[in-house]
Amino acid sequence: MTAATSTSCVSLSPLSLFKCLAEETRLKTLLMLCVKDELCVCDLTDALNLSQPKISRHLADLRKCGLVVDDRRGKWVYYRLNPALPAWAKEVIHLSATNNADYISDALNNLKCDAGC
Amino acid sequence: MTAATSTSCVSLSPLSLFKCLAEETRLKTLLMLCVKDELCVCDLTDALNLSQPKISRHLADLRKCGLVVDDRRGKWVYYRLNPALPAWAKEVIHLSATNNADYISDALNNLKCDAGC
DNA sequence: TTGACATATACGAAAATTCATATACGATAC
DNA sequence: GTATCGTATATGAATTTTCGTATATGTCAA
Repeated sequence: MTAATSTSCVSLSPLSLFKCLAEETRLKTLLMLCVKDELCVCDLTDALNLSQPKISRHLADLRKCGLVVDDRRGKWVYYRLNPALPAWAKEVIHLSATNNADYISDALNNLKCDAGC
Repeated sequence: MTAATSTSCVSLSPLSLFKCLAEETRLKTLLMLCVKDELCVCDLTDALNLSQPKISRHLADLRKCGLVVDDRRGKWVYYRLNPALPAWAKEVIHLSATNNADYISDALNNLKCDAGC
């Protein structure tokens, strides 16, 4: 068991997971976090070219379901996939990201390079 | 490459897949088909205790997205997972079924035993 | 052909989701 | 303190999804 998968303790119904994944902004956000590890709100507004309240609202949805965790550092709030997700949920997200690289490639290209490129 | 995974030729966006999985009736139907291989409409109305038009409407959605295929035999129409689904999509469905057995256990128990129990 | 049965679709109403806009909150700089 | 910047939330409107009901289609048996 690796450190990255050691703390799976969030309860998550399959229906909740898939409802979160069933909207373009949330899906792209999750797939990007799967690739980029950590992104702040302004990274996402740039990458997806969407309004700040729209991004924020969807991030709140993801937070409420336990899919992501936030970390405020100064004025910025950074988001990442919740490491405590059940393994099967992580696998679902990872499979989707790996096998649909073109679905998020434009967004990834729009990231400013200080976002960990 | 096994026979079961040999013909992956359906195009399926991750968003379409997750929209299909984001509703209870469709999700349970897909997870049951992952376990049971083949079920007819009346099996599903019994198992999920839902009206026939409701089941039929959701099956039509799944058909339109290419997630399931139908096979009429006499008066009955049998549904199964589309064997031509991309491998990653099959894995997503399979992972979800395997790791959430309790989510469909009641429905499976409601199946009449001539449905392949 | 008629009737019975299994399944599919049409239609409008109800419910849920999403959105733009305005505004509130939290942190830093001055 | 005040101003500014990054982020969060509230509100009501617009859109999308879901549903119950009625009805249509397809198959078989008599």
